[in-house]
Amino acid sequence: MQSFTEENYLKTIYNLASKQQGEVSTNALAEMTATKAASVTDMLRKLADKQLIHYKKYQGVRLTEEGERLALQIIRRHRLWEVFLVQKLGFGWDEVHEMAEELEHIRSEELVVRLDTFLGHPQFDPHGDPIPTPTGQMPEMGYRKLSDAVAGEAVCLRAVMEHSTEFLQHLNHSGLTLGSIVTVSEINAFDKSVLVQIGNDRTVFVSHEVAKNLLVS
Amino acid sequence: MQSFTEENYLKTIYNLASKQQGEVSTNALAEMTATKAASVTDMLRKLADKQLIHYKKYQGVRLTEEGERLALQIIRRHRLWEVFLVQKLGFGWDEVHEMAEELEHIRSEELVVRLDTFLGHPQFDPHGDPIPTPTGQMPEMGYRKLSDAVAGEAVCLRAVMEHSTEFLQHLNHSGLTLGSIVTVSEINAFDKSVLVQIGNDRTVFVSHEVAKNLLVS
DNA sequence: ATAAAAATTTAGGCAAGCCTAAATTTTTAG
DNA sequence: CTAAAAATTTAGGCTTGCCTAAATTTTTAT
Repeated sequence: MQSFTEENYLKTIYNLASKQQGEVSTNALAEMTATKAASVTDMLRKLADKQLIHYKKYQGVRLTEEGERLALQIIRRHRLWEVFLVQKLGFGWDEVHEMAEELEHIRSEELVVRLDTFLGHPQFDPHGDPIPTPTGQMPEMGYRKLSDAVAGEAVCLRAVMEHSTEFLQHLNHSGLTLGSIVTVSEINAFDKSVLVQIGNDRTVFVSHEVAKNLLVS
Repeated sequence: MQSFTEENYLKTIYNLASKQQGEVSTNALAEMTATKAASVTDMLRKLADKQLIHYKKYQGVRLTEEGERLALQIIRRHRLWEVFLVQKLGFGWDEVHEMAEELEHIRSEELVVRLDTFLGHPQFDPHGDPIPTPTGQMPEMGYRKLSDAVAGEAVCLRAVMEHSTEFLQHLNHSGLTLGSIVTVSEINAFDKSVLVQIGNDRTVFVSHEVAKNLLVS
């Protein structure tokens, strides 16, 4: 059985690894867990002892098969709770991250099974992220970033890669919601910002920084 | 802000105090929290420093007004989650205690408000215990113990004072459910066990140990 | 009333997770 | 290629909440 803290490290390693090539660095983990690098090193030694990560000093870290299984279990719980908070309790998608961070650690296999059934076996969380299967498979969606679309393309907004309240409220404000069809009408050659038309309605400005965090298909 | 552990002590002090006269003892707390008396003493000093309890060495402990307010907040959360687990997820009343022990510590005022609304503002948890109001009042029910009923009396089963899986499964087995009307047909003078008829159906044997933990009106 | 028993507290320690400062290794820039 | 910069690890410490053993206080039984 892992501690609350160990679970958070596993989840964070998975999330960082899925956004990059190769091993996850100590510093990246320190930033994500809001701790210092020295603390991360302590924990990595511990997780390596438990065979949950592959770790060589100074060389970064990668989950073992068992570590990945556990990480996906935690991510599954996190995403199911987010669906609950939004669909059943009526929270906004910008309000649920912190609560789900706590709920994901509730220790009961049966609870997850029943919650999943209660929610109707959802495939995606409110941010468009796929929910890992009970057996620990992460569905591969093959989305692209909006920032990689070319002028004239019409794409469907599928997911967001950033879950902060500020970012999501900014999207609310722009009228960008998951499932909308947006057409890229213009790409600024200098700052790579884009103008997109939402459906047949208004056209909004999207900075490159934001477009990089929007997944489309 | 209190730690997970501090919250558990406050809740436990409240629960013990409500079942007895006067101050709560160190030993009683040690038993309930599954720790040793020395550990309890440490925590009592800490809670006293925070003005959450009245504490004089060797003299037991009692919640301050603020301590009671916090305790009732935690108990409210615990009982609302129990309702959720039973009514929405379909767990048995004998399965939910452990999970609610964890869920009660989720830190979000808004979550409690929305959960309460989602559940339809329930008055009682699955064990028949009243749910404290949002403002921190514990409804006074004035129930008696079944063990205090006299022969011939017909009473309604309202609540259980023991939440262990074993106890509740024993009740399931006996067919004793909350809301049933039971008639005391016989009281054994030697061991104080009682025979009760459930509605107009079967008559079951109830030991004094069990009858002491059943609240009726 | 007092000695034994029970309850409680104090003293000193341990593990988990965090920290800072210093040492080490790796990476980068010139 | 090498020196400086950056990243990482080690060393030593802190806090929380727990423990055991010993000391103290309260309660109980004679």
